[in-house]
Amino acid sequence: MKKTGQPTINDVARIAGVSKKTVSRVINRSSQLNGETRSKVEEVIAELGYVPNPQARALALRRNYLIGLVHDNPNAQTIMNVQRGMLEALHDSEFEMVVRPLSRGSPTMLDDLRTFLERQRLFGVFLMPPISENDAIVKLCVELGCRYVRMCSAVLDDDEHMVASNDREVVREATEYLIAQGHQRIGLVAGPHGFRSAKERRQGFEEALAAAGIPLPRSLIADGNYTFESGLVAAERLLEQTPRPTAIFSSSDTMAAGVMFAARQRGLDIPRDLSIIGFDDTPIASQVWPPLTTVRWPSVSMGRSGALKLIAGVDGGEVVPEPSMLLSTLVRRASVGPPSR
Amino acid sequence: MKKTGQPTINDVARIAGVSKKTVSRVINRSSQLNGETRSKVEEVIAELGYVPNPQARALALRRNYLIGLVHDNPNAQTIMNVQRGMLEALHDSEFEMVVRPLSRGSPTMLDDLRTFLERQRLFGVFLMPPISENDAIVKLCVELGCRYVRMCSAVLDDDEHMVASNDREVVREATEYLIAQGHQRIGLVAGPHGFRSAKERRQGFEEALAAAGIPLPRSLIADGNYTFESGLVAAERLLEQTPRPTAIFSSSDTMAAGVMFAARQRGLDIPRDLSIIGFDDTPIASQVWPPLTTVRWPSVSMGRSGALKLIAGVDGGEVVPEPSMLLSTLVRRASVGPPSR
DNA sequence: TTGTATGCGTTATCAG
DNA sequence: CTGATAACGCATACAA
Repeated sequence: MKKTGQPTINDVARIAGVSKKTVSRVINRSSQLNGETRSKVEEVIAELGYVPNPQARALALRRNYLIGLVHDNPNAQTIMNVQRGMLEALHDSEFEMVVRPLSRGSPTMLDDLRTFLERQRLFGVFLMPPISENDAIVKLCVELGCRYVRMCSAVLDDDEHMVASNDREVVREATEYLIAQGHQRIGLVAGPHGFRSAKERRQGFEEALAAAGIPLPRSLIADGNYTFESGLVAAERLLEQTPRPTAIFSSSDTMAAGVMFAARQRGLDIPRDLSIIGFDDTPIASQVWPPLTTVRWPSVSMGRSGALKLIAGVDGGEVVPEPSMLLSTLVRRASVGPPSR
Repeated sequence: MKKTGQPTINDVARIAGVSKKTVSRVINRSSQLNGETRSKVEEVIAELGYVPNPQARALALRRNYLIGLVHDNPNAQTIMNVQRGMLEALHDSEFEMVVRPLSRGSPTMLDDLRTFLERQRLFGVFLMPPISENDAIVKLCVELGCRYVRMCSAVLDDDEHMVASNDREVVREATEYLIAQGHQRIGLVAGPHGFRSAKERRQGFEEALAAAGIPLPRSLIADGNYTFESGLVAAERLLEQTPRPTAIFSSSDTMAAGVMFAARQRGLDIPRDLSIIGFDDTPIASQVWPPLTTVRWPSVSMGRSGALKLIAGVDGGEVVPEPSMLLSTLVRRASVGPPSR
């Protein structure tokens, strides 16, 4: 007698006239099965609308059908994008997504994650930067037998464990665009220390200037931490110099918004007095005035691709390899123009 | 012999020299327990670092220690805020958060949710608007024995099942502020039909104008759907009129950004030519130029409070009642001034 | 107050 | 290829 509305594997077995194990084999696509038996069972399964109980499965397999999104990311919009991509990928699967914020400042971070992974027995985790750059965390995943995919701004792992973007190249391209417009004094608002993305973007910036033979005094580089306020402060430092930079590349859109804010406060017109390029293409980029020229970072695709990597080959289905390198592109809007001086 | 590193209830029972059931009673804070036995067991539990296995528990209880965040919300930032609040509340608990987007347009929405709830056996769900306003969904939760809390812009349920904000009142206050500045032609960018928030905010707006004896021609109300583009289009409709409105209340910040954009395109200065008030206090509000006067919607607190309601009294702990009504407040920044004409 | 037997729905083992 | 039986780890009746 069933108490819940759900049919169980026993119901299927009974009605199909086979054992539980046989039903289990059908579900898990065991290769050693009589075709006739299989189709009979499949028929009953379809008829009953039977679906295996995730809780029981989790207990028996010691592994949950849950994909974790682990992050300690300053950018809410990026988290949402990744989340959306992952959810798209997981939508037609038997997996659910659980979100787990971590604070990389905390000394208990690693223990927190260990406890989480050990207890929840996650099937896999998607690691967002900068956590994805932490080798101790990756090691922990390996130790606990938890699949993982790292989201990163450079090649940090093999294809199976990574979705990366070409930050350095695209920033070089963006900077070249600025140079092509005639800019010679170009400032950089860099990302926070310890973030690989910050490093890559900075290197792309430096490479472009070096290739064009444009000097880059230390005074034209201001540190930020991807927040609006940090962009504002950095821009103030950059803009109080004489001569002023005629263009600024900001390593994130949010900071670029801060740069625009600072420029306005000084009565500077964009792009006449100052050209600006950001990075991310978050909604704010197209919603500020003037619309911000920026780099479109494929965060949604990275989430989707990463989640697909995580669950690849679970259902015995064939594994279609997901791309490990997603390309960013320069989006030209209105915040860049030739220098007026 | 243990295969995994985790100690089980059997280990605790064996070492403490009691039965599994006794350990189970200690864990679940059964009142009928010898104090001595209890402390002995608790000692062993602490020593072993034992924590009950969620998967086994889920199977036995037919209920998972998972809290769902169910949404179909156009505003990514609000989702993040709610998520953050919920995560804060769940942080010290044994619950995890799983995110589940739904598309209210889809005919299978209800079935999707049913399947999700039946299969995952969620402990409870937090329903974001506009899904939270759907009675069929609430009914489904009740039917499936899944706790729920609705996030809403008006009193839609009893305290136990709701976290609400006082949208109407605060919008009335915001509009009065506009009136106090001397504005007489005030436009409204309304939210989408079918959203209770849109209705409440509109009513607050209308009440303030009516109380001040200011007429509100239909032409001063433009429909939006909470997106930037819709705000832009709505503002164009409003601003092409003669005489132009000298102020606009926008039912969301994102739309307000669209209004600002439209104003700029027409060469209008804010707030000299046009005053604007938004709603939400999303990051963009303080990052645009000029900073947007807006209503601070306590979305983080609503998420936190809602999650706490959901897990209230689980551990046998005393239930500290969470507030069901969170107040929004007007944040005065630079996008409002007296009319220049 | 405590213990024993049994169920929860699956998968794994090892026979047949 | 298939099936009986034993895990998986915890909770609930029902005894003691």
